[in-house]
Amino acid sequence: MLHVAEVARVSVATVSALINGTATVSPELSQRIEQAIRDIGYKRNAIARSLKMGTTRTIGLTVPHITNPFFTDVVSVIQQAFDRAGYAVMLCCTDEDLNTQDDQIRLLLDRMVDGLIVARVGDGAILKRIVDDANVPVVLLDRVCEGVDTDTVVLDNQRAVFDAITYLIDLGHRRIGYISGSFDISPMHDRMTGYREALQAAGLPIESELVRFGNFHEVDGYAATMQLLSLHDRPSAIFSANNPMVIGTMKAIRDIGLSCPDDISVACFDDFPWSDVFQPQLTTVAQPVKAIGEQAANLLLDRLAGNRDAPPRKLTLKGRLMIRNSCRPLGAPLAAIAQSVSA
Amino acid sequence: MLHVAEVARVSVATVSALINGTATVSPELSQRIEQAIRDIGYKRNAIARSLKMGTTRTIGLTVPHITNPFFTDVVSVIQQAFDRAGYAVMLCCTDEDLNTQDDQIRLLLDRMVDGLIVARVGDGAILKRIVDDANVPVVLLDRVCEGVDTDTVVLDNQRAVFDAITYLIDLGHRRIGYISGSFDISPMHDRMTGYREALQAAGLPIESELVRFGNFHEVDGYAATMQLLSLHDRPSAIFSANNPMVIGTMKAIRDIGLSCPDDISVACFDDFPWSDVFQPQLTTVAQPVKAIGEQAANLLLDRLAGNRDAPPRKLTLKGRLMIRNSCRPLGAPLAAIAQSVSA
DNA sequence: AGAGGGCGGTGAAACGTTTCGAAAATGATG
DNA sequence: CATCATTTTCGAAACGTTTCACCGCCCTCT
Repeated sequence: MLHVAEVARVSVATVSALINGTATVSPELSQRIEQAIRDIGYKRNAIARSLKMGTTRTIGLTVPHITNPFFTDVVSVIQQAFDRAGYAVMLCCTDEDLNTQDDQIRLLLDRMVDGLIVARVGDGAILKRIVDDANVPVVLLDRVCEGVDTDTVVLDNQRAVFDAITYLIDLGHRRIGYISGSFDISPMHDRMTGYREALQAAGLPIESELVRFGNFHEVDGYAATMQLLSLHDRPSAIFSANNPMVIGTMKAIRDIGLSCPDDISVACFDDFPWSDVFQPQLTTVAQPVKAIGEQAANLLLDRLAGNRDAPPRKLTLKGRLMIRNSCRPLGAPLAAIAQSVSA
Repeated sequence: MLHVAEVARVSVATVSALINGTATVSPELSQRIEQAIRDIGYKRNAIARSLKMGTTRTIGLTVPHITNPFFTDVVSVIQQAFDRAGYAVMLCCTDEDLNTQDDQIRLLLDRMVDGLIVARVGDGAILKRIVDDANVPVVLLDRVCEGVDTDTVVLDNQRAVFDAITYLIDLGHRRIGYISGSFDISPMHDRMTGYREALQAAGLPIESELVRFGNFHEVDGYAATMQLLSLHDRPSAIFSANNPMVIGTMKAIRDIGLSCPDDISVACFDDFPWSDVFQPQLTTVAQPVKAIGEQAANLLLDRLAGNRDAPPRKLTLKGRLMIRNSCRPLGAPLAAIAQSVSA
């Protein structure tokens, strides 16, 4: 910029004024400056600008796993929204690890991100402290966080699982296995509540042997399913509370020599683009990923636009049960399944 | 930092020296400074540091689509590698759009990223110019780029498709449909070459009616497949050159009332984690995503570590044909398929 | 003609670091 | 005890912007 100013024979202040349009500069000087900028190939240094302005036009986004299609989709939408608004996005994957998450958030704050979208993991206390210190707006994604009073976008997990389990019960299932993720994040808690309440509403007992926990990965779903299937009185249906784990469930069913839905029905949380084309077509709870991402982005963009001290807003979106053919009516003849599902 | 210096009754230079370990500072002062840092809760401002040092410890990563599982996996690996090395990653999705890509790369360079990993789209000329100006190391991912002479990690696409098509031919297929992505990126070019060469090697004609183009998305695969299936002499097998498009292929097959592999065989590029558990189990060309991501990260980290003027390195990795049950031997009885695939 | 008001332009301070040369303190040596 | 060498500390100048107070200038109005 100094160089441009010299070539155009003006002061740096004038160059800055022209570039930012913060003051009117005469046609002659404007032309000289623009020419100089072209000649030199000058590009404004965003770092210096950030230092002076105290804003980086960059936000931080942390998710547990980027390979989980749910987060992939949400990240994609968020990325697009901020792209449109002229922001860059720094992406971090915490791998469901608390320390990693803290490190990454600190890293982001050191770099003066203007805002943060966090699908938090673990206890919220540390997150709260980190975020209170740095004075940046934070939007919580997918997971609420006790004690951190800030904008939040979540699903009505309890209701969604309630509906799914009720559907299984209506099909005649009485022993329904449930595979949960670790319990320290709110969705897993709420989903479990939905499971229990659906059973209770139907007057069915809650049997702890039918509930297994895993750490969100395929292998965990595999192990949990193996345990469920080796019970003396094995469940007739399994619900997996997360999306990568259901792959493990299907593998376990295959490896043990059973077939879905003939021998065992399966449903799960989170929808896949390919769910309705490969067999069995999984019955799933679809999250409105587009809306979730857009709402999260909007909440943060609104704060960034200056609306700092509005009270925290919490958006709860609804899931949708996508009924396909991976769950069969219990007791009904097998042929009935094909009929009950219309392509 | 000024504040810390005041509280500890030393100069900022000393504080800086202690923090960075660039000079020895006496035990007493060290202790006073550390105490002050703790009391104040001081965190070094990475932006100011970047401005002075000319390095941000941040890299830019642009991919066409984050929802494509191949890129998702690669991004994940790259992210982890740079995380370990203490770098932040700015992620951009170009959506296969040339202008978007250019804007984003400029955005990244303005922000003084230390390096760039790019799965480029479109013509390389603009990319080359942008990158030559800014003097940052660039690694090309997945796609080579004529005229841009820099580190590159790609797959041997030609060979991979050659093997896959040859496999189909060996099964007895003679009319093999091929669905390509847009031709302006190298992998699509090379994959097509693999297709042609496999046909030629088998003495089969190359019929242009069997080749369709799409823009990488599911809908494109759907449309292309519809066209292929409505040919008067329809192909007995279809190969899809990219991963989201094969979903469209399967949907088209379903909607038209056919079945895979009974009526038509399908194979595609890129593997899915669920490929071997849902039916039909897709025969795919698996890319070594982990190796690709790691190699790209290593190449860039090596440059960042100072190895600037080593000649450009080009790494070509091998794909692996994952034979499952979505392709059936032509003419053989259907029952043979199940046997030929061992779980 | 003098006063007041816009407008266009500028110099210099600030943002929070790092770094370099110099100054101060310490220790060793004759 | 003076001198020199070595270690520790510090002041101040950068890095590339933005911004604010100020300064001319020209125009318009009494």
